[in-house]
Amino acid sequence: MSIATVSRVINGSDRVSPRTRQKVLRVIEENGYTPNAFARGLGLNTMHTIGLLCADAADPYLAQAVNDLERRLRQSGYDSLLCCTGYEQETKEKYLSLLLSKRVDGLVLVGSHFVESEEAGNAYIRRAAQEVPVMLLGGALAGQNLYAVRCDERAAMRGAVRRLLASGRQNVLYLYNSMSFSGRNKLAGYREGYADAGRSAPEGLALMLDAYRFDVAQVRELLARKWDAGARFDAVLAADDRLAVGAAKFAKLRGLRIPQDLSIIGCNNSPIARYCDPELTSIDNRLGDLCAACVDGLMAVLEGKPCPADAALPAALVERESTDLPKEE
Amino acid sequence: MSIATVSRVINGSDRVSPRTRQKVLRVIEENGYTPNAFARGLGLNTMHTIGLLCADAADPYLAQAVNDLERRLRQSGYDSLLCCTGYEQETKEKYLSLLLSKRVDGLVLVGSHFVESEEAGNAYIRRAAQEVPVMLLGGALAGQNLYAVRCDERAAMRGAVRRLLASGRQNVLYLYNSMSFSGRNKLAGYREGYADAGRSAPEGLALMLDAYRFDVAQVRELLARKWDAGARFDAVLAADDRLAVGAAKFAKLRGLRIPQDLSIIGCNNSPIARYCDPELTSIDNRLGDLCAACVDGLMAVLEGKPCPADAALPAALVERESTDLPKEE
DNA sequence: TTGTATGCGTTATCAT
DNA sequence: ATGATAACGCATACAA
Repeated sequence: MSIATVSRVINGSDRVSPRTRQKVLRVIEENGYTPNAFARGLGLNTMHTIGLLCADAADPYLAQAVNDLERRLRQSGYDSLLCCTGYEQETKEKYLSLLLSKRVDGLVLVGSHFVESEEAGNAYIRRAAQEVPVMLLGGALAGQNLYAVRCDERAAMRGAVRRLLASGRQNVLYLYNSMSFSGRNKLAGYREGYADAGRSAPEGLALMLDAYRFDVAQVRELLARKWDAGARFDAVLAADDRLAVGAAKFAKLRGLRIPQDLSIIGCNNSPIARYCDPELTSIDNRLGDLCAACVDGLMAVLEGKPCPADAALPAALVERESTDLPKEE
Repeated sequence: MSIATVSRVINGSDRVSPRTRQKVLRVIEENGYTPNAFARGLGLNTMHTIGLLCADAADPYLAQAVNDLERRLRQSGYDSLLCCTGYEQETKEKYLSLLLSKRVDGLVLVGSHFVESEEAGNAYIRRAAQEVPVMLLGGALAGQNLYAVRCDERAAMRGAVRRLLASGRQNVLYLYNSMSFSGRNKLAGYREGYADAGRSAPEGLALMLDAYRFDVAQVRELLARKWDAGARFDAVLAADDRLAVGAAKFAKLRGLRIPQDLSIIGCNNSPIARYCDPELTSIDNRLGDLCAACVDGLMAVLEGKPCPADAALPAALVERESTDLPKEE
């Protein structure tokens, strides 16, 4: 009963007789032996670990993604090394290298906050992709060993605006708080929706809230200020459900009825949409499907199989009480 | 320039001349050398990793804890291996051993769902504590190498009931969905609050929702059924903010005014309390402080310093629009 | 089928 | 201050 035989038993090699296998198994059981993961990692050059980077794991949307990813990865036999980077570029870069130095087998960048609009800001991601496969969940960046899984939020926003306008709404206010990859796309979609109707987006109705972790009260006040300054809008399209909640709070503050006086559409279809009163219509970016595609893709890459470089899934509009849209053809 | 010297430079040993140090540093820089974390782990028998177990990282409360813990641990030089176990005992046990086999330096059990009421169900935690220090965040279990950091929710619930009764409320309905350590304590606190007023908790007004991941609509319907069956209550105390949101939805459904006809108090003081309309009064269990104490305690244990076995912090009641309580002495 | 011996890349111990 | 060398515990190629 040598060390090699034990190793073979543990790794399920078939080059061991049933009798020896039983004997080894028994001894292992009796002594409660557990193989040393570090030694194993050293020899095999992997500990079956994936690095999960996300700006803020307390954000309800990102948290759901992290939860889903972790479960799927574990089912595929991988551990998840979590790293909450925050929104600062420097920190993101630092922590990315840190995870890399821990010899993870792959990286998932959760959320679109990692892809910058200027190419220079993405150099660190490309550098990482030289060492391990990098999956972008919600962002997109073309490059060797870089894979994107995302939702076509641009088309979703475009369609939402189109439907609001078709239902007779005149002025759709757009509310956002981030110019991440996803943020830029959504804003573009908003403008395209207006273009589809032969109009251009109304001046001054695209409002950016300058904070990642904001308070609903902030949003309410922002809209109230705008309203009191004379701006008029009969619909709010928000890049995030929490922003949409703020819009609902604003409506209540100024005595506007939802959806009669003000239609509201949020984005992410998070549980928050149901907590709000009235319940919010929201764009569902099908996070579960995205996570599944992300993990499947990563596993494919790790096994040397092909994986699409940029998978964009269509979104769906989940209609609730904050809109009254006519059926679409 | 031998391998040993390089190691010394990397680990900042002072037994290396400034000249050699510079030379080594330069070569490292030029070749982009990164020490192999596995080999290091094998030699030092640690990779500075803490296992984070939580039932559901998508739960807003747990997500906030995970986010906070990860950041603090990283600041202390530790990586976080996340594991979302779900609520089933068998899975929790399986994943706990899995993390242990990865040779983590310590474990944090996030949330009170890991401590069972029958002692037998906690054997796996004690077993784990024989290998590495185990911190319980939100639960409590006495034992060697076991440390608890939690909030005195029992006293908080008791105080909340007392204040509701003192304000003239007659029948406080208690809404919960878990008999975890925390759940049991909260329920006991509810009963004690009634006892303080010389009454016993009204029959049939402690309602358990039999689901971890529930829908606000479920809560609304549960209360509506109860109400329609003749049950009367003028206050709802909920073990979770989401349950409280359901109570608010119920009030709207049956035309009850908040707080005049129905006072509502939630628990966890999560962002959800602000999303709700009206904004919810909620018990703040000071999660940030708990996480800080948890990480500080764990670091202390790992450094061989003393750490309290059971730290219970007081909660605070954050009053918002869903209650109208008189000032307390 | 089983055992022996080597390598994985560090850190630490001991010489020099 | 620096270099040589032995662990660390596993997997694996090779020998038997």
